[in-house]
Amino acid sequence: MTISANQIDERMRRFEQACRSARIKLTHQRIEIFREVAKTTDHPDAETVFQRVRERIPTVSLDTVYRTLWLLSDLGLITPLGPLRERTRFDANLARHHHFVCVRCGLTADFYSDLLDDLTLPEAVQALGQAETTRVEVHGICRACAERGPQPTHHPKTKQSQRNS
Amino acid sequence: MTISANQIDERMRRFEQACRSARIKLTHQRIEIFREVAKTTDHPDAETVFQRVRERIPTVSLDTVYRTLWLLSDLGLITPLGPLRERTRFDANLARHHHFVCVRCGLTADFYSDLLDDLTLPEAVQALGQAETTRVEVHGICRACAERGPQPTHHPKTKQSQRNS
DNA sequence: CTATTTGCAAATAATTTGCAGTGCG
DNA sequence: CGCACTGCAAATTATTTGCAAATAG
Repeated sequence: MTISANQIDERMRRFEQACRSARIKLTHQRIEIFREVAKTTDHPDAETVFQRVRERIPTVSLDTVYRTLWLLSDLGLITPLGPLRERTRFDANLARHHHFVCVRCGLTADFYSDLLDDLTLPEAVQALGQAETTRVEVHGICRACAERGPQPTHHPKTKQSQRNS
Repeated sequence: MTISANQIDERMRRFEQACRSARIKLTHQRIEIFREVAKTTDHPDAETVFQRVRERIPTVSLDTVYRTLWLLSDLGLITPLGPLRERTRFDANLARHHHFVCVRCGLTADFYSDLLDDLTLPEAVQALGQAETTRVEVHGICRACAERGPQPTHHPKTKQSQRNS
């Protein structure tokens, strides 16, 4: 919660602009849902946004929150973190390594780099807590998906495909 | 799937050793479940491990796979990736930044670093795919949790606590 | 006015748990 | 041979969807 009022206003303006460009309706709930995410630095999940928006719009429903969050992320106004519709995966590679994750199919490949193993973190991190492990996550399109040609990075819908093996 | 037989054997030995030290029973299903993860580089999820183990032990149940995977991760033999029992979070910070994630409470804080914004990736990454974004993920214990004193990093159990705000 | 969007309730999907029988050490 | 471990089925939790009513432009 360290966002200045100006910063929030700027984000709100960008949001309204983006909705108009996309010819998407500026509803009360969309405005408040976006404001709730734009307001904080704490990366709330859908349930948390729901609880907070509810204080101002007691009738919002959780599914509207979900729909709106994914819409906002399609518009490029917010970024989903973590469980990108993925299940937990398990890694038996105990050696120090980093990951390349395909944003389209979920393929997660290890790669190694002495350089990246030994990064210097800014002092700001010290203030946050005691760092234990540092890993570089590279997101992109894997070879196989690139060959399959351009495809929409569809979100919701059905089960996440498993492009491993 | 580029693990040498030797490498797998070594992992299996380490696994058996760890189970004995922890005085945990070396059951048929545990052995095969661990082997399945140790065998590949593709970071399978629980369902995938289940399907593969099933071919050799047709009676294993999915819940045993889940239980075993978390057990193995408690023993430090495998590492869970991605959705660490977390829900998807949303981030309205469109500026380039990195994350500090508390492994205990899930707090996810942004931090900035020009140095980290401009990392040089090894050539190996080129072979994997087209990199789009690169982010550094620092995992550790946040200030608040550190003050709360040492606590077991319990996994299963109840709902993930939300140490944000 | 009219196509979008919402809220509701019910459907899916992923994961966890209680319990009685089974097998490792 | 006893207690840890398993399989089953049922419970939970997170998220998505179909549909009729509400509403922004």
